[in-house]
Amino acid sequence: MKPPSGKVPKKSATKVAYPPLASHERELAEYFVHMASILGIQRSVAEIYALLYLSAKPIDFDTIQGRLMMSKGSVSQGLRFLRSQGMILSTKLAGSRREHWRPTPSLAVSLVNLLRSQFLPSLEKSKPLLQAVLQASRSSGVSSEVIERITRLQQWNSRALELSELLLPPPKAD
Amino acid sequence: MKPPSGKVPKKSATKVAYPPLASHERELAEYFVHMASILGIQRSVAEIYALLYLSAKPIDFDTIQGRLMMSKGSVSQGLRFLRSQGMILSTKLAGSRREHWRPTPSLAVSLVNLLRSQFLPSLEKSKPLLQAVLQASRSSGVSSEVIERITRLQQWNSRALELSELLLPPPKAD
DNA sequence: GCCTAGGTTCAAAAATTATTGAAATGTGAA
DNA sequence: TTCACATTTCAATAATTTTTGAACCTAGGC
Repeated sequence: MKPPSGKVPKKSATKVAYPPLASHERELAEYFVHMASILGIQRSVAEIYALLYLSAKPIDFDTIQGRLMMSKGSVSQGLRFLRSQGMILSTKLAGSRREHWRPTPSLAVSLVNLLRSQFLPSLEKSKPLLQAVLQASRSSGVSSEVIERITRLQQWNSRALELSELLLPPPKAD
Repeated sequence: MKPPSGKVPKKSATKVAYPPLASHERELAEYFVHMASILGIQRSVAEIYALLYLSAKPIDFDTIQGRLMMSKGSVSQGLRFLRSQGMILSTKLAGSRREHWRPTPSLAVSLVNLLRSQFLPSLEKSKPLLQAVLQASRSSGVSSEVIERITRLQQWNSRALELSELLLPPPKAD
């Protein structure tokens, strides 16, 4: 469970035993997994983020893989996603090209990025689609009540789009 | 495409041909499917709702099944879900126990119900979980920076919970 | 009180989505 | 320039989710 006393040897044999998750780590991972699943974000991604979130020090690729017992492919994909959402940052320690990852300081910004990237594309794609549906409905003698329903839908979509765009320009800082 | 002029025969042969979806119906279905998938709601449910949404008249079980070319099981489950979310209402026409379905008048209420039912349980489940994580972290010498992160997370969770509960008591009417 | 139209259930099959890991890539230290 | 380390890629596989449909209920018309 504990690393050997003193310094952890840097160049030990190829197989290093990584400590399994502590209970608080497992539980926080469950929390993130749970929340993430609502937004359609996969388990492995949430687990990686949880691990970084609970670590005072940035963590490298192999440690993530080892502690989460996850394939290289999943770690790579997971880090890519988190990076693309601006949710993690890397530092390169001197004299090695290995990257070390930590969560970006502002959870708020991360969340907004996440929400935006999940919803905005749908809202945007829908704008012309709804327009077309309305058009088609008008020309094909659909009852006025239904026309009204579609119009209401369109209004909702527009409003949601406006709201998203209001949150859009991420001020880059916390 | 069109029903035979005059009244539709009520007791025709067991196999009735239902008209396939018109293009505006297919497109609106795509819209709902798209939005629903963000919230983890399944395709068949979204398709049923779209069909009802575009119909001036309430629609019965068999017509839904026929027009969407969907199994009985899926129609039954889909209607159950929509019912449970208060998103559809039924009317029973006199002299038949067949139910006819239409969307509830307020899309707004439906959406709020939907969001609430997706998010609230997670937020509630998380409250004690986060508390426990914090507890465990405190007692197991985790760095103060990480403790702070967890605390921030807890605050977010609480705020989200409050916000949800603010929207909670559904006033039943529009 | 029957009996069947109208609908539900749920185990199995199909479809979809996530994960794995061996091979490919490309990069920075020596 | 070289080459081994660090990471990415992606086809194959595993896991999960959704759909199907035949068997099963059951309320209500007769």
